[in-house]
Amino acid sequence: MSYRIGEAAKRAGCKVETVRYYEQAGLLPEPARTEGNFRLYSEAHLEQLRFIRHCRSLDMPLEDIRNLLELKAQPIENCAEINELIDEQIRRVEEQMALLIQLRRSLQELRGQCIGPEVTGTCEIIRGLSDCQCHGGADSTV
Amino acid sequence: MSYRIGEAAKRAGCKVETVRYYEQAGLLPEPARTEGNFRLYSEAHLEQLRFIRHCRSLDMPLEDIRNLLELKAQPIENCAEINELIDEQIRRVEEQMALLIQLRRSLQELRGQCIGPEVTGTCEIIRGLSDCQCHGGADSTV
DNA sequence: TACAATCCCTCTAGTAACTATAGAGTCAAG
DNA sequence: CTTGACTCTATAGTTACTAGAGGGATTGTA
Repeated sequence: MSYRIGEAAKRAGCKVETVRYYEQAGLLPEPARTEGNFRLYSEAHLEQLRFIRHCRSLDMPLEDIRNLLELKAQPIENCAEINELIDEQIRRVEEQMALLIQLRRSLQELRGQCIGPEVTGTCEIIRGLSDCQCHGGADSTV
Repeated sequence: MSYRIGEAAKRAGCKVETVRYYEQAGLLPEPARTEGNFRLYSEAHLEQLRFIRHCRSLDMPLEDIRNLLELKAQPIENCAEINELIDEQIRRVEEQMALLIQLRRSLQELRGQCIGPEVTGTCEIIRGLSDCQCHGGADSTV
Protein backbone atom coordinates (compact mmCIF):
# COMPACT_ATOMS: atom_id res chain seq x y z
CA MET A 1 0.00 0.00 0.00
CA SER A 2 1.39 3.41 -0.85
CA TYR A 3 0.00 6.89 -0.83
CA ARG A 4 0.62 10.13 -2.55
CA ILE A 5 1.30 13.12 -0.41
CA GLY A 6 -2.27 14.37 -0.28
CA GLU A 7 -3.57 11.06 1.02
CA ALA A 8 -0.70 10.75 3.48
CA ALA A 9 -1.32 14.23 4.82
CA LYS A 10 -5.02 13.55 5.22
CA ARG A 11 -4.33 10.32 7.07
CA ALA A 12 -1.92 12.04 9.39
CA GLY A 13 -4.21 15.00 9.92
CA CYS A 14 -1.96 17.68 8.56
CA LYS A 15 -1.35 19.69 5.44
CA VAL A 16 0.54 18.61 2.39
CA GLU A 17 3.05 21.42 2.90
CA THR A 18 3.71 20.22 6.41
CA VAL A 19 4.65 16.77 5.18
CA ARG A 20 7.09 18.24 2.68
CA TYR A 21 8.41 20.46 5.43
CA TYR A 22 9.15 17.48 7.68
CA GLU A 23 11.03 15.81 4.89
CA GLN A 24 13.08 18.91 4.33
CA ALA A 25 13.69 19.21 8.07
CA GLY A 26 15.06 15.68 8.14
CA LEU A 27 12.25 14.18 10.21
CA LEU A 28 10.79 12.07 7.47
CA PRO A 29 13.00 10.05 5.09
CA GLU A 30 12.72 10.84 1.42
CA PRO A 31 10.08 8.59 -0.08
CA ALA A 32 10.13 6.85 -3.42
CA ARG A 33 8.80 8.70 -6.43
CA THR A 34 6.47 7.80 -9.24
CA GLU A 35 7.51 8.20 -12.85
CA GLY A 36 5.87 11.57 -12.79
CA ASN A 37 7.98 12.60 -9.78
CA PHE A 38 5.18 12.33 -7.22
CA ARG A 39 6.15 11.25 -3.71
CA LEU A 40 5.01 7.75 -2.77
CA TYR A 41 4.69 7.01 0.94
CA SER A 42 4.73 3.54 2.49
CA GLU A 43 2.89 2.45 5.63
CA ALA A 44 6.14 2.91 7.54
CA HIS A 45 6.36 6.49 6.37
CA LEU A 46 2.80 7.05 7.42
CA GLU A 47 3.47 5.62 10.86
CA GLN A 48 6.42 7.90 11.32
CA LEU A 49 4.41 10.87 10.17
CA ARG A 50 1.71 10.07 12.72
CA PHE A 51 4.38 9.68 15.37
CA ILE A 52 5.69 13.14 14.56
CA ARG A 53 2.22 14.63 14.59
CA HIS A 54 1.47 13.07 17.94
CA CYS A 55 4.65 14.51 19.39
CA ARG A 56 3.76 17.88 17.92
CA SER A 57 0.31 17.71 19.46
CA LEU A 58 2.21 17.52 22.75
CA ASP A 59 4.04 20.63 21.62
CA MET A 60 7.44 19.02 21.51
CA PRO A 61 9.98 20.93 19.45
CA LEU A 62 11.10 19.27 16.24
CA GLU A 63 14.59 18.96 17.65
CA ASP A 64 13.30 16.71 20.43
CA ILE A 65 11.24 14.70 18.00
CA ARG A 66 14.35 14.14 15.93
CA ASN A 67 16.03 12.76 19.05
CA LEU A 68 13.05 10.59 19.89
CA LEU A 69 13.05 9.16 16.39
CA GLU A 70 16.68 8.26 16.74
CA LEU A 71 16.08 6.56 20.07
CA LYS A 72 13.11 4.82 18.57
CA ALA A 73 15.25 3.44 15.78
CA GLN A 74 17.70 1.84 18.16
CA PRO A 75 17.25 -1.89 18.71
CA ILE A 76 17.38 -1.47 22.48
CA GLU A 77 15.45 1.58 23.38
CA ASN A 78 16.89 3.73 26.07
CA CYS A 79 14.05 4.45 28.45
CA ALA A 80 16.11 6.82 30.53
CA GLU A 81 16.77 9.19 27.66
CA ILE A 82 13.21 8.92 26.42
CA ASN A 83 11.88 9.70 29.86
CA GLU A 84 14.22 12.63 30.10
CA LEU A 85 12.84 14.10 26.88
CA ILE A 86 9.27 13.73 28.10
CA ASP A 87 10.14 15.16 31.50
CA GLU A 88 11.78 18.12 29.90
CA GLN A 89 8.67 18.74 27.89
CA ILE A 90 6.58 18.55 31.05
CA ARG A 91 8.91 21.06 32.65
CA ARG A 92 8.53 23.42 29.71
CA VAL A 93 4.77 23.15 29.84
CA GLU A 94 4.71 23.84 33.56
CA GLU A 95 7.01 26.78 33.19
CA GLN A 96 4.70 28.21 30.57
CA MET A 97 1.74 27.62 32.85
CA ALA A 98 3.34 29.47 35.74
CA LEU A 99 4.04 32.36 33.41
CA LEU A 100 0.48 32.48 32.19
CA ILE A 101 -0.93 32.40 35.70
CA GLN A 102 1.22 35.38 36.60
CA LEU A 103 0.18 37.10 33.41
CA ARG A 104 -3.49 36.62 34.03
CA ARG A 105 -3.18 38.01 37.52
CA SER A 106 -1.49 41.14 36.18
CA LEU A 107 -4.05 41.56 33.44
CA GLN A 108 -6.98 41.15 35.78
CA GLU A 109 -5.51 43.64 38.18
CA LEU A 110 -5.08 46.10 35.35
CA ARG A 111 -8.58 45.40 34.13
CA GLY A 112 -10.00 46.09 37.57
CA GLN A 113 -8.56 49.56 37.57
CA CYS A 114 -11.07 50.90 35.08
CA ILE A 115 -13.49 53.23 36.80
CA GLY A 116 -14.38 55.34 33.79
CA PRO A 117 -12.44 58.41 32.73
CA GLU A 118 -14.80 60.80 34.51
CA VAL A 119 -12.99 60.65 37.82
CA THR A 120 -9.37 61.17 37.02
CA GLY A 121 -9.78 62.55 33.53
CA THR A 122 -7.84 59.72 32.01
CA CYS A 123 -8.24 56.00 31.65
CA GLU A 124 -6.75 54.23 34.63
CA ILE A 125 -5.70 51.31 32.49
CA ILE A 126 -3.61 53.54 30.30
CA ARG A 127 -2.22 55.10 33.43
CA GLY A 128 -1.45 51.67 34.84
CA LEU A 129 0.41 50.76 31.69
CA SER A 130 2.28 54.05 31.65
CA ASP A 131 3.21 54.59 35.27
CA CYS A 132 4.64 51.28 36.22
CA GLN A 133 8.33 51.56 36.88
CA CYS A 134 9.01 47.87 36.57
CA HIS A 135 10.62 48.25 33.15
CA GLY A 136 13.68 50.04 34.31
CA GLY A 137 14.05 53.27 36.16
CA ALA A 138 17.21 55.37 36.17
CA ASP A 139 18.84 52.70 38.28
CA SER A 140 17.75 49.78 36.19
CA THR A 141 20.01 46.81 36.61
CA VAL A 142 19.47 44.90 33.42
CA MET B 1 17.10 65.53 28.90
CA SER B 2 17.79 63.19 26.00
CA TYR B 3 19.32 59.79 25.64
CA ARG B 4 21.13 57.83 23.04
CA ILE B 5 19.74 54.46 22.17
CA GLY B 6 21.91 52.47 24.58
CA GLU B 7 20.79 54.52 27.55
CA ALA B 8 17.16 54.44 26.42
CA ALA B 9 17.25 50.67 26.03
CA LYS B 10 18.79 50.22 29.46
CA ARG B 11 16.18 52.45 31.04
CA ALA B 12 13.38 50.54 29.37
CA GLY B 13 14.91 47.20 30.19
CA CYS B 14 15.37 45.94 26.68
CA LYS B 15 18.01 45.62 24.01
CA VAL B 16 19.18 48.29 21.67
CA GLU B 17 18.05 46.23 18.69
CA THR B 18 14.59 45.95 20.16
CA VAL B 19 14.26 49.72 20.34
CA ARG B 20 15.25 50.07 16.71
CA TYR B 21 12.84 47.29 15.88
CA TYR B 22 9.94 49.13 17.50
CA GLU B 23 10.76 52.21 15.50
CA GLN B 24 10.80 50.23 12.31
CA ALA B 25 7.55 48.55 13.31
CA GLY B 26 5.91 51.95 13.74
CA LEU B 27 5.43 51.73 17.49
CA LEU B 28 7.94 54.36 18.39
CA PRO B 29 8.16 57.66 16.45
CA GLU B 30 11.45 58.43 14.77
CA PRO B 31 13.58 60.39 17.19
CA ALA B 32 15.82 63.35 16.45
CA ARG B 33 19.38 62.64 15.43
CA THR B 34 22.72 64.07 16.45
CA GLU B 35 25.09 65.48 13.88
CA GLY B 36 26.77 62.11 13.80
CA ASN B 37 23.42 60.45 13.01
CA PHE B 38 22.86 58.94 16.45
CA ARG B 39 19.28 58.65 17.65
CA LEU B 40 18.33 61.04 20.44
CA TYR B 41 15.37 60.08 22.59
CA SER B 42 13.30 62.47 24.70
CA GLU B 43 11.54 61.71 27.97
CA ALA B 44 8.34 61.27 25.99
CA HIS B 45 9.98 58.67 23.81
CA LEU B 46 11.22 56.89 26.87
CA GLU B 47 7.77 56.86 28.41
CA GLN B 48 6.31 55.38 25.29
CA LEU B 49 9.03 52.77 25.15
CA ARG B 50 8.28 51.77 28.74
CA PHE B 51 4.59 51.64 27.90
CA ILE B 52 5.33 49.27 25.05
CA ARG B 53 7.56 47.11 27.21
CA HIS B 54 4.93 46.90 29.88
CA CYS B 55 2.35 45.80 27.37
CA ARG B 56 4.80 43.24 26.03
CA SER B 57 5.42 41.92 29.51
CA LEU B 58 1.70 41.17 29.47
CA ASP B 59 2.30 39.35 26.21
CA MET B 60 0.15 41.62 24.13
CA PRO B 61 0.83 41.42 20.40
CA LEU B 62 2.41 44.50 18.85
CA GLU B 63 -0.72 45.02 16.81
CA ASP B 64 -2.76 45.50 19.97
CA ILE B 65 -0.12 47.79 21.42
CA ARG B 66 -0.33 49.89 18.30
CA ASN B 67 -4.07 50.21 18.88
CA LEU B 68 -3.61 51.05 22.54
CA LEU B 69 -1.13 53.76 21.64
CA GLU B 70 -3.62 55.27 19.27
CA LEU B 71 -6.35 55.22 21.89
CA LYS B 72 -3.90 56.66 24.37
CA ALA B 73 -3.16 59.55 22.06
CA GLN B 74 -6.80 60.54 21.78
CA PRO B 75 -7.88 63.46 23.94
CA ILE B 76 -10.84 61.56 25.32
CA GLU B 77 -9.77 58.06 25.94
CA ASN B 78 -12.23 55.40 25.06
CA CYS B 79 -12.41 53.09 28.03
CA ALA B 80 -14.68 50.63 26.28
CA GLU B 81 -12.19 49.92 23.52
CA ILE B 82 -9.30 49.80 25.94
CA ASN B 83 -11.14 47.36 28.14
CA GLU B 84 -11.94 45.28 25.13
CA LEU B 85 -8.26 44.98 24.24
CA ILE B 86 -7.36 43.94 27.77
CA ASP B 87 -10.23 41.48 27.92
CA GLU B 88 -9.17 39.96 24.66
CA GLN B 89 -5.70 39.50 26.02
CA ILE B 90 -7.11 37.82 29.12
CA ARG B 91 -9.09 35.52 26.87
CA ARG B 92 -5.98 34.61 24.92
CA VAL B 93 -4.08 33.88 28.09
CA GLU B 94 -6.85 31.69 29.44
CA GLU B 95 -7.13 29.83 26.18
CA GLN B 96 -3.42 29.12 26.30
CA MET B 97 -3.74 27.96 29.88
CA ALA B 98 -6.50 25.52 29.06
CA LEU B 99 -4.34 24.14 26.28
CA LEU B 100 -1.37 23.70 28.54
CA ILE B 101 -3.39 21.95 31.22
CA GLN B 102 -4.60 19.47 28.62
CA LEU B 103 -1.06 19.08 27.36
CA ARG B 104 0.35 18.39 30.77
CA ARG B 105 -2.25 15.74 31.41
CA SER B 106 -1.36 13.97 28.18
CA LEU B 107 2.34 14.17 28.89
CA GLN B 108 1.98 12.86 32.40
CA GLU B 109 -0.14 10.02 31.21
CA LEU B 110 2.47 9.16 28.63
CA ARG B 111 5.22 9.47 31.20
CA GLY B 112 3.42 7.10 33.53
CA GLN B 113 3.46 4.37 30.90
CA CYS B 114 7.16 3.70 31.27
CA ILE B 115 7.69 0.37 33.00
CA GLY B 116 11.09 -0.39 31.51
CA PRO B 117 11.58 -2.22 28.24
CA GLU B 118 12.04 -5.60 29.93
CA VAL B 119 8.39 -6.47 29.96
CA THR B 120 7.15 -5.75 26.46
CA GLY B 121 10.51 -5.56 24.74
CA THR B 122 9.96 -1.99 23.71
CA CYS B 123 9.56 1.32 25.44
CA GLU B 124 5.93 1.94 26.26
CA ILE B 125 6.35 5.66 25.73
CA ILE B 126 7.48 5.13 22.17
CA ARG B 127 4.58 2.76 21.77
CA GLY B 128 2.24 5.33 23.19
CA LEU B 129 3.47 7.90 20.73
CA SER B 130 3.25 5.49 17.84
CA ASP B 131 -0.01 3.69 18.43
CA CYS B 132 -2.36 6.52 19.09
CA GLN B 133 -4.89 6.79 16.32
CA CYS B 134 -5.89 10.31 17.14
CA HIS B 135 -3.98 11.74 14.22
CA GLY B 136 -6.10 10.28 11.54
CA GLY B 137 -6.89 6.69 10.77
CA ALA B 138 -8.09 5.45 7.42
CA ASP B 139 -11.40 7.13 8.09
CA SER B 140 -9.90 10.39 9.18
CA THR B 141 -12.28 13.25 8.74
CA VAL B 142 -9.92 16.17 8.67
C1' DT C 1 -9.38 13.19 -28.24
C1' DA C 2 -9.86 17.57 -26.04
C1' DC C 3 -10.32 19.91 -22.05
C1' DA C 4 -11.04 21.06 -17.26
C1' DA C 5 -10.44 19.95 -12.56
C1' DT C 6 -7.59 18.31 -9.32
C1' DC C 7 -3.51 16.88 -7.87
C1' DC C 8 1.49 17.42 -7.47
C1' DC C 9 6.23 19.62 -8.23
C1' DT C 10 10.02 23.27 -6.83
C1' DC C 11 11.25 27.57 -5.09
C1' DT C 12 10.52 31.61 -2.61
C1' DA C 13 8.66 34.59 0.72
C1' DG C 14 5.81 35.52 4.63
C1' DT C 15 4.36 34.95 9.74
C1' DA C 16 5.82 37.19 15.30
C1' DA C 17 8.95 39.50 17.72
C1' DC C 18 12.79 39.85 18.04
C1' DT C 19 18.23 38.46 17.93
C1' DA C 20 22.66 38.32 15.79
C1' DT C 21 26.04 39.44 12.57
C1' DA C 22 28.98 42.18 9.22
C1' DG C 23 31.11 46.13 8.02
C1' DA C 24 31.32 50.74 8.69
C1' DG C 25 31.17 55.37 11.10
C1' DT C 26 31.31 58.48 15.68
C1' DC C 27 33.05 60.06 19.83
C1' DA C 28 35.49 60.65 24.31
C1' DA C 29 39.54 59.55 26.97
C1' DG C 30 44.36 58.80 27.44
C1' DC D 1 46.63 59.41 17.48
C1' DT D 2 44.92 55.46 18.87
C1' DT D 3 41.95 52.57 21.52
C1' DG D 4 37.55 51.16 22.97
C1' DA D 5 32.82 51.83 23.57
C1' DC D 6 29.13 53.18 21.26
C1' DT D 7 26.26 53.71 17.14
C1' DC D 8 24.75 53.23 12.23
C1' DT D 9 22.47 50.40 8.19
C1' DA D 10 21.36 46.26 6.12
C1' DT D 11 20.74 41.51 6.13
C1' DA D 12 19.91 36.92 7.77
C1' DG D 13 18.53 33.78 11.35
C1' DT D 14 15.14 31.85 14.86
C1' DT D 15 10.28 28.16 15.02
C1' DA D 16 7.14 25.50 12.63
C1' DC D 17 4.95 26.01 9.51
C1' DT D 18 1.71 28.56 5.63
C1' DA D 19 0.85 30.72 1.21
C1' DG D 20 1.84 31.76 -3.32
C1' DA D 21 3.76 31.66 -8.19
C1' DG D 22 4.43 29.16 -12.12
C1' DG D 23 4.65 25.04 -13.90
C1' DG D 24 3.82 19.64 -14.88
C1' DA D 25 0.94 15.05 -14.02
C1' DT D 26 -3.22 12.61 -13.71
C1' DT D 27 -7.99 11.79 -13.94
C1' DG D 28 -12.69 12.21 -15.34
C1' DT D 29 -15.92 13.74 -18.56
C1' DA D 30 -17.91 15.38 -23.04
